Amino acid sequence: MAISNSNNRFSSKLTSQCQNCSLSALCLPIALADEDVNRLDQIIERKRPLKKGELLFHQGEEFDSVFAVRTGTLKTFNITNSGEEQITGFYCPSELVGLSGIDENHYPVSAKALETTTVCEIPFSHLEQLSSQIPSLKHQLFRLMSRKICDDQQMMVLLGKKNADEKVASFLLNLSHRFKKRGYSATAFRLSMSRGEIGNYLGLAVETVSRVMTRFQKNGLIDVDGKEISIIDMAEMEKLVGASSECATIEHV
Amino acid sequence: MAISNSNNRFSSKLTSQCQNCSLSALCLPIALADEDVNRLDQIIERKRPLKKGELLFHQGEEFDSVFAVRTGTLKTFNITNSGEEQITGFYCPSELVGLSGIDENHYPVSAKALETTTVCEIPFSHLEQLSSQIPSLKHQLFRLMSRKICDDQQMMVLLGKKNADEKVASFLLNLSHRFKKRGYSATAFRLSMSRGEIGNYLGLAVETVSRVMTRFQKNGLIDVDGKEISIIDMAEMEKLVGASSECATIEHV
DNA sequence: TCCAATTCTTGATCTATATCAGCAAGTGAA
DNA sequence: TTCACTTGCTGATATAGATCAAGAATTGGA
Repeated sequence: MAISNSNNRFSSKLTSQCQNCSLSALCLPIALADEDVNRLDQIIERKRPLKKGELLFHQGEEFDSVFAVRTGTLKTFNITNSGEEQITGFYCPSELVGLSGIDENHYPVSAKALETTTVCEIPFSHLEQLSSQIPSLKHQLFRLMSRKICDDQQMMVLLGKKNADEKVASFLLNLSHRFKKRGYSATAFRLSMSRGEIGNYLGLAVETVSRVMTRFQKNGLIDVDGKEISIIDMAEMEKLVGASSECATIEHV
Repeated sequence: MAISNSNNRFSSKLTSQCQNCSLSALCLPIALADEDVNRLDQIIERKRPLKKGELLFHQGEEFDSVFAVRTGTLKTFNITNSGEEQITGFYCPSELVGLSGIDENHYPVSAKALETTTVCEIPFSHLEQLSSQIPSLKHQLFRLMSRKICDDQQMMVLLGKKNADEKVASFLLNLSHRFKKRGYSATAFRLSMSRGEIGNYLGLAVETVSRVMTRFQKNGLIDVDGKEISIIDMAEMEKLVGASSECATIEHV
């Protein structure tokens, strides 16, 4: 509900932007009463688009909002003590960034646009207040945070137990699920992140990502054309990942 | 506030158990009004102790409560498709288990006692209701979940980027911080988990854990006597971990 | 449209850690 | 106390994936 496709927030005082937004069912997946949607809509700020490479917020900065991605993609990352970047997540439209900042009142990661990206800014203090008045909104917030915990733990399993093939297959299928959920093709999509960023995220060297993808292509599992990916043999890919148990098959959001 | 050291929940109608609990400041680290503590206290059920190896809940089971560890230790784990166990966390007294179940209304992991363990059961629906009436309680819940997200992401960094030495050092210092927080020694403590469980959690083979610890001992970093660990050279250990940036130095809870 | 800078791919080599194996030390049941 | 079983330690070897290197393909700015 925190997302709108229309750019002019003053286009109408009567119908909220959230209400018209094609992503609303995913963003905060709630059945809110119309009146409640409007109340939510009113606390949301639409920001100017971020250009590729721009930061939405940076590690250490004071926390005050969570953000729903409207279009484009973001990555979140830490700078480790040794100065390397460690990517902790990618965020597609309808997904919520910034929840990890609530605890310490500072963002523990930076968020950077991988391409031109628009977001809805949701000031957290307002959201929290509103959630007191709208129990179903509060419940959805708990659910979203719980899902994030669940997803991150799946990621821990991936990093701790899977080999390179399984990691790359999991990554591609995870993206596939997320695209499908938003009504896009589950079998053909464009990667907005570089091989290097994929490797960084999965705990692999760039070269390994490249080799695995090439091999997947040779074996007829996928088709790769630069950043364009087609999944050819979904069944085999799923077998590779292992029809994993928990957290509803690793679907983020 | 969800924890009490006293065993008899009917010892007094006037003073809540939570109020007398030495862990209360950590469990749900809140400054609740006395009256509110009592309201919270009333929804909490003290369960009979779990024996070593007993499950608190199991993967797939319907979610209805979160649990605060009062004494002892728990581990949470997935069974992966290939039948292996993947440990996703260890829980010490004052820490909250089960938050990942909120989203799907089923626990995505199992929780097992590593030793005799007592917990306070907090029915989530009650907690959620109560949180509507006590804003600071709601805020603390958001904070706790946010911290969990933060901690898990630190764990992702550990699994993705660190070598065996750094993993083991991080693990030991993390435990050290958690013991310290509860008023125990930060430099001498007992591991309640086996080497195998440590390795599983850190994405290492048992043998590697064993070898790293032996080497740490040889180099005068720690002293190991079975499950008893003393940290001798805290500075050097911290250097190994890298005075890591984010999430307030990886302290869980 | 061209050039410089990235990003990607592929091959050759190296290495950290897994795996295998055998023994020692605990632990618990009878 | 003994026996069976688990847990921990250490050495030898194997290997997945990292690292190094170099060329090809993209990308983006002027």
